[in-house]
Amino acid sequence: MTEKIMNQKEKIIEEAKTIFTAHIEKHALRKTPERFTILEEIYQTDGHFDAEELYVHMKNQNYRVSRATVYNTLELLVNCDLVTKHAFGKNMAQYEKSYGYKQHDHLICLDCGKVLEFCDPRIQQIKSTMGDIMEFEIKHHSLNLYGQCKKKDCSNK
Amino acid sequence: MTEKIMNQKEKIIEEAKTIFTAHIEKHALRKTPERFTILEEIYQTDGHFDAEELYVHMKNQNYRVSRATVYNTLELLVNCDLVTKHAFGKNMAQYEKSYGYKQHDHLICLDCGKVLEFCDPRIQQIKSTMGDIMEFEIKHHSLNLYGQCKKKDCSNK
DNA sequence: TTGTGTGCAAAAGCTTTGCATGTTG
DNA sequence: CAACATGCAAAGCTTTTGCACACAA
Repeated sequence: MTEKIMNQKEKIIEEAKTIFTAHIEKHALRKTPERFTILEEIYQTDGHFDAEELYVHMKNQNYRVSRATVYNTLELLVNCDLVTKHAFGKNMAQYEKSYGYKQHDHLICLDCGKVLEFCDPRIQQIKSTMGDIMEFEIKHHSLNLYGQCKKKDCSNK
Repeated sequence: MTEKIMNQKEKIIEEAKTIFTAHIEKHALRKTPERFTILEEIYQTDGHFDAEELYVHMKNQNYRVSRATVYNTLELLVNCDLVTKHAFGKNMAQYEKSYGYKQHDHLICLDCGKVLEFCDPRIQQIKSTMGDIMEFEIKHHSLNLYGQCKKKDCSNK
């Protein structure tokens, strides 16, 4: 069972690497070990993270990387849609892997800052309608709902 | 005609001041001239702006204000829903007045960075549905569509 | 008068850049 | 071997904070 999940994750990682390689070749960039290591780190982990967390996480595993390379690589990964960049709060961008993961939006708790995910097909309809009306080719979107959890077990910071 | 528009704008400003005054009194804050001057500046102007633009704009008119007060006051205005805070790009928060102005979302051009506004009632339905399902009391939302203008007059940066 | 709010400048926090070195193609 | 990528640290930018003074209440 766990084995199957691992295999599934490994498979996703391999496919992500293929996509990344294609992007690198298409743009005549270099296949450096750092870039692929960072991609792997991101896809080994679940959930949202920021650049500093990724940097520290890699440092803790004794990888030799710099913040500059982390930021550089994150931008490349965002460009080829392997990673999504969010701005839930005001400062500090948050990222998450996006290949092999269903489309979703976010619900942010105003009390504890927790980020939940949800899906609603109507967002696709809005994108389609607005793209037509405004004569835009919509590439992506960002929908965040902010509110307070009604359950009493919310940490309420 | 212009006169009527001016009167309309003046009326909105007066109402906004009333709301701000109520908020200040409720929270036992002080009615400083700076706070009301900033509110007025914001409501005299249309469109989106960032903190620095507002600061420079006020400096150019020889108002004696500091960045600290601009940020402080913007936060107060966001708290009483007179101003909305956005994060269209990665850095630098953008603001816009929100009283007396219809609810709307944003369409951002990936080529020139222009921000357009649109309305779609389905977003209200999504908020309502998701609030129920996730047991959240949704306070507000942020929906941004990112895309490229199909018209050829787009500045395309 | 009493303490909150302000201006100013310095500090803080996230991200980018410059430079010398290392490595890919 | 030529150009691009990296590591490191310094710089850049937006936002926050500390301090002394000003001024609402």
